[in-house]
Amino acid sequence: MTCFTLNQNSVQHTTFPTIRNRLKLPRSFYEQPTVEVARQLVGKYLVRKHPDGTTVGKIVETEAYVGPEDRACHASRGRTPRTEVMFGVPGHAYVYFIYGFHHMLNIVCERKDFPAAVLIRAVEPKEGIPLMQARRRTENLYNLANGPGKLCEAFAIDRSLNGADICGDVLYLEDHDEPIEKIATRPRIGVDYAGKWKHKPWRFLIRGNKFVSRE
DNA sequence: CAAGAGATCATCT
DNA sequence: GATGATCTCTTGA
Repeated sequence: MTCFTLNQNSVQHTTFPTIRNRLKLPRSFYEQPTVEVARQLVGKYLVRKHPDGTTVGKIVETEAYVGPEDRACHASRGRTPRTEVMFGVPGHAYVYFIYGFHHMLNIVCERKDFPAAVLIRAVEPKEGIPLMQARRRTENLYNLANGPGKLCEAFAIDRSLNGADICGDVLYLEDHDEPIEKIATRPRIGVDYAGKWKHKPWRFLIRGNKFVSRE
């Protein structure tokens, strides 16, 4: 009589890779409180379609900028042509140019007429890495998108995308149905001028991840 | 490796 | 006219 046994090795060899759903985040996702969106965006995927190719990265670091009271939020200095997008419908991109060099990518959140957005600070490159390397003029995977200016360069994001629908087909976010990661909170970076608001723990990152801008 | 300077321009005063 | 949700390179320990 033949006896079939199942040991650990045979189990490994017959296990299929997990198939995970890829769900484009709907507008309702961005209609939550901004701090909540910032926390939940960590671990989601940023997808950028471009004539030169598609780039994809897993978000590993975000920051929340919340409303007219938040002195670190651009909109705390009023409704101007620049901040207009933040007052608009959630789920749109707020892209601005700063320091004469860099673009920053934000997602408008919460509700119309309440100016708030989440800054995408760093992603872990997943697809289109050669394209990112060419745009960034470096091979180093850890230096492609570990900062808000760097990721905009790697993903070819500039002011032409300001106001773009983040629920469209050019620039959007996906949930890949992966296990939840350990998220840490930190004060936001570069907002020392913001008084008591600079202490808010509104930066979110994957603890120990090597693609964050800093721990 | 920490600290500092320089790059450079849209935006608001 | 000043400044900024940054990055890179240089300097010096």
